[in-house]
Amino acid sequence: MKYWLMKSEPDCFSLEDLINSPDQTTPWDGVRNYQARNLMREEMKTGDKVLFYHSGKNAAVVGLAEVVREAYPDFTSWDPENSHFDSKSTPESPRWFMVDVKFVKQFSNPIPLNYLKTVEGLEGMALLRKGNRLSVQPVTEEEYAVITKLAEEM
DNA sequence: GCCAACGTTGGC
DNA sequence: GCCAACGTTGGC
Repeated sequence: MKYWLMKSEPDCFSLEDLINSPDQTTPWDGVRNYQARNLMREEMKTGDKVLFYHSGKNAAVVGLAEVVREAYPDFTSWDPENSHFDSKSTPESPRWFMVDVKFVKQFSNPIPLNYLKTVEGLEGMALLRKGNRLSVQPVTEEEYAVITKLAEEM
């Protein structure tokens, strides 16, 4: 069992959008970063736990999700109409992959990024490292435990 | 294979 | 809106 943090711009795809998705499940499409792709393709397994993070204004961990389908080709990558189209990716030779994630929980009080920075035990968290832009990040079991506990207390 | 230029992300 | 950090591209 592994733990992850997945970022999304709420204007693009928010936790509310996930809740309103069919079966409260969505393909995590549009990732066009090799490091993030490799994590999804090689590391993410069904049942892994996901912290759902909103970037931008009011950046915060807003809830929990779960991996329900392991990596498969991101079909938006060969759709010329799609904003994440990549001419080098084809159905025969897909370059980009995605997983499906399912809604688990919405925190009654999101945990803001600037609060996370003050929490003991999260000093080493990838999210808090300066300049980190990775949209799919590994989270340690300890970090996950600290954050989910915080969410219950807030 | 190096590196400058450029584009994007994302916090502030 | 600014800008630091980082990834990608392309000339050499």
